[in-house]
Amino acid sequence: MPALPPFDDAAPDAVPVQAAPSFSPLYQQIKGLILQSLQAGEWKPGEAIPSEMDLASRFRVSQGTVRKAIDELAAENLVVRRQGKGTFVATHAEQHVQYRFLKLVPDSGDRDEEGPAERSILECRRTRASAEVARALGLRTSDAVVQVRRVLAFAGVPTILEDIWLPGSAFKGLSAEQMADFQGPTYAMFELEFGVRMVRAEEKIRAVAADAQQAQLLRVPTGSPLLSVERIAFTYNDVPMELRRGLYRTDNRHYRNELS
Amino acid sequence: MPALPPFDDAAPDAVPVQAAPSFSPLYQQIKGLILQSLQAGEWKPGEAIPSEMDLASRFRVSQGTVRKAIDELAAENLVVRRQGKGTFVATHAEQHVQYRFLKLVPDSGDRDEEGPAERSILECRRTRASAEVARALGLRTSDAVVQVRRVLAFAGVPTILEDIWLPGSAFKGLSAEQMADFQGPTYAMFELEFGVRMVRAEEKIRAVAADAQQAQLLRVPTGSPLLSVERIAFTYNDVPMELRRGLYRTDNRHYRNELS
DNA sequence: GAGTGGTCTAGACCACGCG
DNA sequence: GCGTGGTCTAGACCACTCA
Repeated sequence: MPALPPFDDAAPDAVPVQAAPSFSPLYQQIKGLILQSLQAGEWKPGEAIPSEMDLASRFRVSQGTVRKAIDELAAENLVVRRQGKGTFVATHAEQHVQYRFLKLVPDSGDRDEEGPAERSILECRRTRASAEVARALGLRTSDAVVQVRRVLAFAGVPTILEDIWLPGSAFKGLSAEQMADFQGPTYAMFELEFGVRMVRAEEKIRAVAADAQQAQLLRVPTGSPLLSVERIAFTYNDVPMELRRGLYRTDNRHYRNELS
Repeated sequence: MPALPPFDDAAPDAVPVQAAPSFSPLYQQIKGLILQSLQAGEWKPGEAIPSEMDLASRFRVSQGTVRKAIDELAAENLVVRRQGKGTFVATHAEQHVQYRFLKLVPDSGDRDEEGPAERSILECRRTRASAEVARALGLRTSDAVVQVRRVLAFAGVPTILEDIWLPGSAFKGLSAEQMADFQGPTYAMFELEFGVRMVRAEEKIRAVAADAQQAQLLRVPTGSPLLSVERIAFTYNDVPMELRRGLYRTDNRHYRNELS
């Protein structure tokens, strides 16, 4: 049968398992190829990707091999399977878990049925990357960045004060109006307006004391303990695309984490 | 062939896919059976479980079905696969990732090569569960519990102040000496001495201000911001077996989390 | 009823660890 | 060289969705 042994790079004539220089299992190579298509935007967020059988014949491998590749993509939340319907490119919009990356929940009642957060954009301007921001985003110092400062409130209570830094090259034209008016998660807006899809993030969490300005914006006494959450969010290929520093009030909410 | 269709509960005579009252895929039933054996202590932490072929013939299913069951157990960290050697019951000891559940890392240098934490046991006594502790541990108010208070220091710097509550029934005879002298993670000691294996945990994280006593124990000024980490750890079947309240200094360390 | 993902099998071969 | 987990295939059937 035409199926390639895992080492074979030079497929005879069909769509080859190409450009896989180093050894890896076939399904990993297939996964890489699907990843390339995702990254290239061949299928948009929310759309279905080709069926397993389609991909199997496209890549000249068995369905089981494609399945294992997709299994891993699904485990990484890059793709969502729906039995009977197909496999879909994951998106921060329409994902029944809104706010996939926000782990701050009300103390009573895990679900957020209190409606979406109210956003106040305090600042949205183009500036130059500090050394620290440049390092986090993989830029050069004084490269262009967009900086946003905002407050999120729940039921009228200001709860989160955030500073966001984005690479200027990828977010040309981002405006305060866009940040304020878009319905749904900010990351969904980034997908729709800028084609930037956040796929993974790392957070560093600390306890800090509110300074005078922070305290005023969050309407707490100066010196109140706040949760400091520094997040770097990545697109495909572990390319950092956002640095975010959040200060969370945790008097009526907590950061919820699962360990296993 | 003898393989059972997924609905068939009444295996003819071999080791049956028994006691699987409601419908579920075969591999889920197999997973459940393996889980029962793990829970019953049929194989001890660190030991190898039977090979996939063994289990396949024991349960009268194909190797692939056993494989999928074990895949899920491995994904849940209940079991560790090692190619060429076998599949082993996960353990908190000898796990190259010491402190699997402790996410506090030094700001510079992710790895803990500073050696293990120095433990000071401040208190270790049997007492009665408060309403709150009882609720967290699924006990009745005033059931027996063991309470431990300790400080963990790194390189001489007191960093973590913890209160731990354990069900008295499962931890009879736990002593301050045991808590202090055991080499390795506390959870490894729980495995060895009490046969209790923590498998999963949930944490609620807040920023709080140190009160006078806490400040003294951690050698920080009163009112300093500290990270409050409340953890409930579970054994098999989501049975809660530990409540732990930690206060972390985050002046030179941070709580590291990965989102995806 | 056609199409999709989900389960299950049986058999082949590969990579690894160890005696 | 044997036994283990890891990969890959081919084909069958099941469960779900939707026209």
